[in-house]
Amino acid sequence: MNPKETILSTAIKLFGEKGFEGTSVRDIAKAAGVNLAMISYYFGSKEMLFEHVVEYKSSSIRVVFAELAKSSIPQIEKVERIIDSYVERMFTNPQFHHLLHRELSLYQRPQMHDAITEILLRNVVTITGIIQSGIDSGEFKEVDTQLTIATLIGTINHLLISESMCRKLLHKNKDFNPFTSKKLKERVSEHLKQLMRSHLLINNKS
Amino acid sequence: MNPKETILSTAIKLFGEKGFEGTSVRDIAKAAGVNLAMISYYFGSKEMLFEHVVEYKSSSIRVVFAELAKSSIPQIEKVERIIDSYVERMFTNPQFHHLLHRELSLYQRPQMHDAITEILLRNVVTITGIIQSGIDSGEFKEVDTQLTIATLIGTINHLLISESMCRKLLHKNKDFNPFTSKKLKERVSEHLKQLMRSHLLINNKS
DNA sequence: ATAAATTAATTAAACGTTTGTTTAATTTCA
DNA sequence: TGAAATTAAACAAACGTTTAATTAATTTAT
Repeated sequence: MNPKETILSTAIKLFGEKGFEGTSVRDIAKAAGVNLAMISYYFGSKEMLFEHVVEYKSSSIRVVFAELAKSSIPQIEKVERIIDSYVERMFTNPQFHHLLHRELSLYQRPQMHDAITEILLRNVVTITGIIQSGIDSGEFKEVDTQLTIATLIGTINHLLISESMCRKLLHKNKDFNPFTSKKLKERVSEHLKQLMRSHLLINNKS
Repeated sequence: MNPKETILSTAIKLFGEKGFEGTSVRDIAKAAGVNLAMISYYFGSKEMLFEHVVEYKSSSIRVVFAELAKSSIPQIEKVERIIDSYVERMFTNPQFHHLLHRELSLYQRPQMHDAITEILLRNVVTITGIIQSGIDSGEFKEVDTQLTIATLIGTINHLLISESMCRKLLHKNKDFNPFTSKKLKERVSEHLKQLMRSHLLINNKS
């Protein structure tokens, strides 16, 4: 791996763990095993490195649901596939999601804030359309579409905020790593699907 | 208000807005209109001031559900009252919740991390008991209790992460302040109650 | 093909600020 | 008069960034 990539992946890790202000460029240089000046040389500044990190990572985890929305399967199945996709993506990149949500809650760097909002709300229009179609066709109840999306993302997010809090919430011991547990991923998917079936479907037998 | 209290309330505001590392003691002193040295004089250090902030605020927003749990009303009504209480509390102190969740996602100060985990999970045992009672008595379906709690808290939390993101999610303009909107509070309460009735109740007619 | 010239990559050191904290002197108030 | 409160100034350490010098790689010219 070339030094530029090493810096980038080290920065993702450290910004995710310690936050932007909590991570110094010297921390990054040391952990990446490169000279301090290489960061300015390649990225210009700490803030521009941060922007590169967000841009790089967000494009790598991009998922598009446009095709799914157009397909002719029942809307509830579309919702279930979106749940699987979100759970998979967020559990695979917990540190990056820490970074995104922390930056959102700060509002220290307005343009970064807007960029992150865009990343997180990328698929909201599509999902809104799916739920609305379900309502219009009589498949779904007349729920609060926007808050339903908040429930989907918020549930997953809350479990990812902190390893130790997740462990305590689930009454697990220290051997249990929530972020790599395949069982937990499946459990969250199953919970959300069941929740959404009860919440959305008119004739639900569960 | 005496200088000690002024420092404390200013610190809550600034730590909430800019984070711990993002706030300097000079920022706090200047905003509070006191001399820089007063912070060390009253609180010892920046970190001890932070601990005071968390301790002070968390005790002031403490709610105990022990009595509610023991009362003889239907379990679903207990759940609904807890929803109202959580929504009210979190929407009234959005900055403090920013602070708590940001600190949780960082794990920079382990003992602070544990203290915050304790604050956030304070009522989890009680709520777990309520849902479990509902399941045992046949009032509730056999849901995933722990993840149901994650859904409750996570939904509210997701809306509080960022003013601007909440506005975009709800398609509101800049005049709309999510954190002070009475309508949004009621809307979130209503959404969560409806969600929980569908999710929990065996014989739900909605 | 090889030597010279040019560009790119990498380094250690230093820059000026800002950081949290402490000092010692002064003011306030009981 | 004496303890508590408040101040301006200074402290060393850490910060992001820049500099100028050196090494490595690539291009050009012969």
